[in-house]
Amino acid sequence: MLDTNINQAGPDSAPEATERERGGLREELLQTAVDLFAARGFKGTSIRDIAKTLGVSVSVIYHYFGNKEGLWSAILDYSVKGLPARLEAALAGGGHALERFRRVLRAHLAASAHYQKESKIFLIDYDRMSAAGDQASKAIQKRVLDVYVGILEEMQAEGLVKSAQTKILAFNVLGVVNWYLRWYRPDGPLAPEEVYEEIVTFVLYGVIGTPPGRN
Amino acid sequence: MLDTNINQAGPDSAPEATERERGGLREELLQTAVDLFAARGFKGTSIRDIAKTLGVSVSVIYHYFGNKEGLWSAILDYSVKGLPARLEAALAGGGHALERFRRVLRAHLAASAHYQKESKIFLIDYDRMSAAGDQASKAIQKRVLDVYVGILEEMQAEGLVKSAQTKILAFNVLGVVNWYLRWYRPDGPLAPEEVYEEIVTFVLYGVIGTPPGRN
DNA sequence: TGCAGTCCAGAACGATCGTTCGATAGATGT
DNA sequence: ACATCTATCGAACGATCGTTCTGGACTGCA
Repeated sequence: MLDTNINQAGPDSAPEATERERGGLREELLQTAVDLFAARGFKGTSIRDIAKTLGVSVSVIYHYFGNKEGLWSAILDYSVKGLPARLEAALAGGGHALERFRRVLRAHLAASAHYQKESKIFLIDYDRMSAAGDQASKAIQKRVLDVYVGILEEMQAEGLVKSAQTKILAFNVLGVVNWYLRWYRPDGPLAPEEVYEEIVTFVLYGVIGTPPGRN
Repeated sequence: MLDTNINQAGPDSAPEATERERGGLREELLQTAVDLFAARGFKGTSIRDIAKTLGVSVSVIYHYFGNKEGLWSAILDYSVKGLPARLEAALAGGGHALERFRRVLRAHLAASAHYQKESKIFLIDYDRMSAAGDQASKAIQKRVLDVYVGILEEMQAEGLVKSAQTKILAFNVLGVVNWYLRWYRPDGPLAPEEVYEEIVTFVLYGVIGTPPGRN
């Protein structure tokens, strides 16, 4: 057997095309892992499942990511790890409190839609990782919560929010957003913007408790 | 070795106390499994973990539940499988639409608090079970959703709800309730009733979009 | 030409998984 | 007294898990 490493397809395929050149095996691994983790969970997905889906050896995963947790970490790196900064940026811009709250919420919804599977993975498995609980994952959750608690306290100081339990309000907002990425299907009947508007309205009325002004 | 099956504690323990008599091993297994499943997930918990926690052999799990999925099923049997009927009962009572909606929501919150870990297990793993997706679990989710969609459509017909997207509203409600059982800690500073009131208010304002009448 | 570095396959390792099986101690019924 | 049933143990099975290792093909640089 001389050609163990030659692409097995034969004459009709491009003569040289090791996975890497034809699009980056690393990215293919990430995408496949996201799909499988989202469908079966971290523990429910073996690295052999991922490798077999792409028709490659399991070694490539260790080559690119070190181990299985490294793969998980790499997924979070490009997706949810940027969420807190994104929300904090939306918060920092100008405008009155209500306007900024709305902007944060929209940014959150947009990020959840864009990294839907990644966020789902994160939310489902984040408190089951690395035995003692992944520290970084907990920090992400906390920073997101703090953004909401902060803006809600501002709104409360301005009399826009009547409830004193801003933390519970923040949890409720998180519940709506995090549930959204579990039920939303991009091929549904409504345009993404319509869904956003519906959710933003629900949350705004929920926290404010009275119809917001025309803007 | 003559005494392999005698309780190993010796003279200071009650002379006969096979686990079953001293409280029902079956119930102890269920409780232990709930704790571990909630903490590490279904796939992340081995039957040896469960057996070892109680200091018994793995065979007892097969004796009482047939296999690992039977254990999962038994947990759902006494907890979340009764949820749809409970909500439908709350819905069926008298009163106007808003009153019934509030009653359903309260029943849902109470059930989620009472079977907190069981509900958490159900929500996290329900779409990863038995390869093709557990049919019964999906049916539970659907019946709960239908209760909310139904009452919301009633409220919409009465002009209480302005949005036409009752399904999205229902999802939002489910998001709040299902997130509640992830963050709520019974030993927190607030009494359960205060938390309920806070959440009910948030949801009501969210779906109605205007301050509800005094009752 | 040689040599180091990168990329990948395939076999193998020990651990752990869900599950099965025979044995046994005690309770129950005849 | 004997047979049956229930509850439990401990050992074992094959499968699968995450991970490691060896080696080969290729690239880039001296």
